[in-house]
Amino acid sequence: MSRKEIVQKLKQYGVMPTSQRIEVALILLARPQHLSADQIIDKLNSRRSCVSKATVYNTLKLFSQQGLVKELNVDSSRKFYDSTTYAHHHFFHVESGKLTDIPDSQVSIKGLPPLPRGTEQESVEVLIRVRNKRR
Amino acid sequence: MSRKEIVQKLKQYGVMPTSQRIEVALILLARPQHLSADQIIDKLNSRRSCVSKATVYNTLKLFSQQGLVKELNVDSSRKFYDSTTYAHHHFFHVESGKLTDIPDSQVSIKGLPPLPRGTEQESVEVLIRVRNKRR
DNA sequence: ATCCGATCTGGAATTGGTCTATACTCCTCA
DNA sequence: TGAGGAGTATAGACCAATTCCAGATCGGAT
Repeated sequence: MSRKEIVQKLKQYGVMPTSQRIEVALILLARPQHLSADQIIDKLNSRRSCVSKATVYNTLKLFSQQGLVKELNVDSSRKFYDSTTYAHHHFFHVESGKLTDIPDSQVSIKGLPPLPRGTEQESVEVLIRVRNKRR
Repeated sequence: MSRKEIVQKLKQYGVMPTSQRIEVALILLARPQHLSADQIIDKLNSRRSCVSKATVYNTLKLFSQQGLVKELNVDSSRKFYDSTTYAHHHFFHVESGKLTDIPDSQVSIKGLPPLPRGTEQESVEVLIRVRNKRR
């Protein structure tokens, strides 16, 4: 995704495209992936574009509030940010901590009870924990 | 659940029933519920049975490794321990942080792709985030 | 009683994330 | 051209949940 497209996309989601935000977006939106704040900071450093830790956290929070990325709470030790925002599900490899997407398209969930009174649904996520087959 | 039944259950799951572990189990296994380590520590203190923080954490880790309780990673700021261990799902109220069980019995999930090569399934969880209806 | 491995403990350390106060940027208007 | 201001960025202090550590304790076997 080119710098120009990134700027376009930020604006489209109501995010003012500052140079730091563009740097973060260039990394996270490069392709469908799941990154933690920490991994993003590492990648920023390794390409010598220095953005402070606080700004990275602020930016990721802003992006997910604006719906530009999706925040995942899979492993309670840290958050992951998913560049794929349309509904989908995940495999979570518990040993490696790796996430894999499951497209929502064919998945159907039946027999769910009604939502608790007075609430509305925000999201439905299916998480399948997997581990290496042992023999 | 009586002290005797608790001791029985700990043994059954391969956990040596020490007095601290019994204290923790008495609280968590009292009924179907979701408690954080912190909430358990509070309850221990309020009944004047003092168990050190480190022991509570160790005990909860041991219990979930042994399958006596289920660890939930819903809110990435802390873990919850679920006294209900058979397969089931959850509503998570994002504003209050409250969890509600959804029995697995009528829920069916169709159209999931095969597991990643060389892995076996550990669990399938459906998490439905809800918020107060706004008007 | 004595020993030994398992367990417990308080406190220090670690970690992911947030807060705060200051500084910078860039736009606007005179 | 430059003063004012809103919105951002930054370093570093701070915080809460959890883990680590090294010494103290416990409980069963001899």
